[in-house]
Amino acid sequence: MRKQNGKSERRSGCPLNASVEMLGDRWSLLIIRDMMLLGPRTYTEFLNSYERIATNVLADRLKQLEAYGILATERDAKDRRKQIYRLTAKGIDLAPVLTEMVLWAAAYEETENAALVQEMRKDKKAFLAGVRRRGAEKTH
Amino acid sequence: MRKQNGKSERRSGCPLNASVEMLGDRWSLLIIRDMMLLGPRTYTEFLNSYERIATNVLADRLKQLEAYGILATERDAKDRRKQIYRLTAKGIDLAPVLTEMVLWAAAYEETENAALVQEMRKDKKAFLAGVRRRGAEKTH
DNA sequence: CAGGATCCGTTTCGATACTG
DNA sequence: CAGTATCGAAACGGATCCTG
Repeated sequence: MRKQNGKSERRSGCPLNASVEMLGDRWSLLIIRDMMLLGPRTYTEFLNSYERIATNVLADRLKQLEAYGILATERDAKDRRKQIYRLTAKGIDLAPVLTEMVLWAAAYEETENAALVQEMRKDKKAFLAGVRRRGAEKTH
Repeated sequence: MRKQNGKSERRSGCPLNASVEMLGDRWSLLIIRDMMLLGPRTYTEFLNSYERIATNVLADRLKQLEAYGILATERDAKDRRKQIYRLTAKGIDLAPVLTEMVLWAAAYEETENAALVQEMRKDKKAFLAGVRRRGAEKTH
């Protein structure tokens, strides 16, 4: 488990000091993005999504995201061996953050999957609805 | 300097793969937040803002953010020893991302500086204008 | 004194081997 | 399949030193 690093910041009047622990992490963001765009995932699907994530790091981040209440786990009803990771309501509410990140990145950094970006830009609410719908999927 | 880690992700159809390098970093986010809320800053001001940032890490992040075009440096006209770090237009355009982060954090994690959060929630455009105004300040 | 660079002990990461 | 254990490499936090 990662260092929990309780009191890191001196500045007290500023928001975000606590949550930056979770949002300021490369892998956590990618995990959240994948669940938003693709719906509930399994451990192995995450593992195959990123070239350079180690199994222990993935396990650590999933555990941490669950502890934060951003995702929840359940067993696949059909295949009891499989475990499904799914965004909670709290996790789904991160969609606007990810949306703004993607729009910024699209404007300045990259143009990958321009169609999706276009959809997000044109109608943020429709995109958010899509995230909610995928979050509610039984399986994928 | 931090590892630049060229090709980290396998998934090609998803946006955000590149920019997560910059946005998925704890200190970068805090540096950007400080400049948005407080205007242009000096190295020493950043250093005093966070209890646990090391001088080499701060220097590294400032260098990296400058390389990304998110901030720019200039010398203080009055005190030539001082160097001022200021958000560029590209950096200012990150305001929506930070705004959504703060609103999410306020809803679920913390309630620090509720007045500011209230302002952001009520009128995002006014808050963005404030960021722009602070960004244009001559000194602070 | 402001803005770092350098060294050093500790923590985290990435890779891989292994296990319930 | 879903992780845990281990280990070398990289990054980090802290202190100190350097330079204008």
